Amino acid sequence: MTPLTPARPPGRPRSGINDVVFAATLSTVRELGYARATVERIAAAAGIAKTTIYRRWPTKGALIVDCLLDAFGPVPLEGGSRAEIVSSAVRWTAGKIGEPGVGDAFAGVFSDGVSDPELREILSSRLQDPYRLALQEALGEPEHRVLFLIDVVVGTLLHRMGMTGEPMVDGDVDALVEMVLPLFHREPDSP
Amino acid sequence: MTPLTPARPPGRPRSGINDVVFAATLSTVRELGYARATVERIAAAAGIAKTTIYRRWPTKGALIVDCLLDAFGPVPLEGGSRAEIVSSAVRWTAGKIGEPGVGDAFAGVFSDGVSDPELREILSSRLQDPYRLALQEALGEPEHRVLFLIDVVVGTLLHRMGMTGEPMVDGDVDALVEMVLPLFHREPDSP
DNA sequence: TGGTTTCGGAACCTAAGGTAGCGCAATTCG
DNA sequence: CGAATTGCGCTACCTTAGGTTCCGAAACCA
Repeated sequence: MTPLTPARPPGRPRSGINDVVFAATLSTVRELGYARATVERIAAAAGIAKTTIYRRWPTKGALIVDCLLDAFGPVPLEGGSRAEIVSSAVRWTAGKIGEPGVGDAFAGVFSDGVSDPELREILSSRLQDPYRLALQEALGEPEHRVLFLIDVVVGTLLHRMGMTGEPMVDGDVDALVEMVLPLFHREPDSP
Repeated sequence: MTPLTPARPPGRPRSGINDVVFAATLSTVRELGYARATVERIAAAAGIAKTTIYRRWPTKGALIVDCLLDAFGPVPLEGGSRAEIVSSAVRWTAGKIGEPGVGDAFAGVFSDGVSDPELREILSSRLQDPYRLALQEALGEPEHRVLFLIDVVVGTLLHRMGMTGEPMVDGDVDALVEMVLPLFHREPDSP
């Protein structure tokens, strides 16, 4: 029998530094901004060597995406009605992007992806697709309508963050929720 | 009398290469993407020296912003009703961002601004403010509501462009127009 | 003890934004 | 015409940052 999880691969095991690196990444981005948060500075803040980071993540973009995945976690979709699901998802997104360092890191890695197709693929498949699929499932909506919702919500929040350097205030998040709710007022599967 | 426009300052006059540089910028961005459209390559495509570009624009970001201002031109606001004004402005924005090279350059310079406060100031004051003021005037709306509209429209279009590499298709632009129109259905000055 | 993998560290490569200085060209002013 | 002034092309250079290479040492397994 070949065990599904071999007890442990040979060689020195990896030390549990992912959490330390993620924390160091966010705090460095928060203090210095995305561009000045170099891999070398992040490694120094985490107390490890730069080569150790490149042994685990192929590029800076991949590191940021994993850091964002860790910071976001799963989207809460416990609302009863579709309106409640959309509303809570939008507010959750705004809250996460408003957390210190998260919005900067998100906007920065998104920016890098503009002219880097490989990073764009990582962003799309690892970061956007899981949330898109969860929303499609919860709302019973086709892919292109959920993609449109994500474009509107994330695009608006990142544009505000990018132009002002500050997250969107609660009053405008309320307006954003009210604006997107009519997109999903019609029940898609009702007889 | 001191003439308002002195005939000509002493010294060798600047050659009229701005248009050539703008064209070279857009075509280089279109062919290579934003990050690989280096100032050196843009200068080569324009047939001039890199130092000549830096003699006229202090940074690459300032060059891109001027190039975008040239590409966009004034926003058409001839619509009769507020709904027509908003609708035409949104479609005009989507069309411009969809032009070859323009969307890439816009998304790229916006991305750079995320971690560059000076560039963000240039973007805000030179690119966003003129259009914001024209819209405030045409719609009779306060600053924060027009800023919200710009965040939604530009943010959504850039997010689509950044995630897919392609401009938004007409059907989704229609949905974007329908989504933002209710924001301005109430007349602000009616008795 | 030997095999295997990881870590830290230093040196290095490349690309790109941006600068400095020189010689020359074009134009205005006296 | 000549002098001063300004723009252009060119070369070389500086700095930062992403990413790689290589080596010795550490940690784990058999």
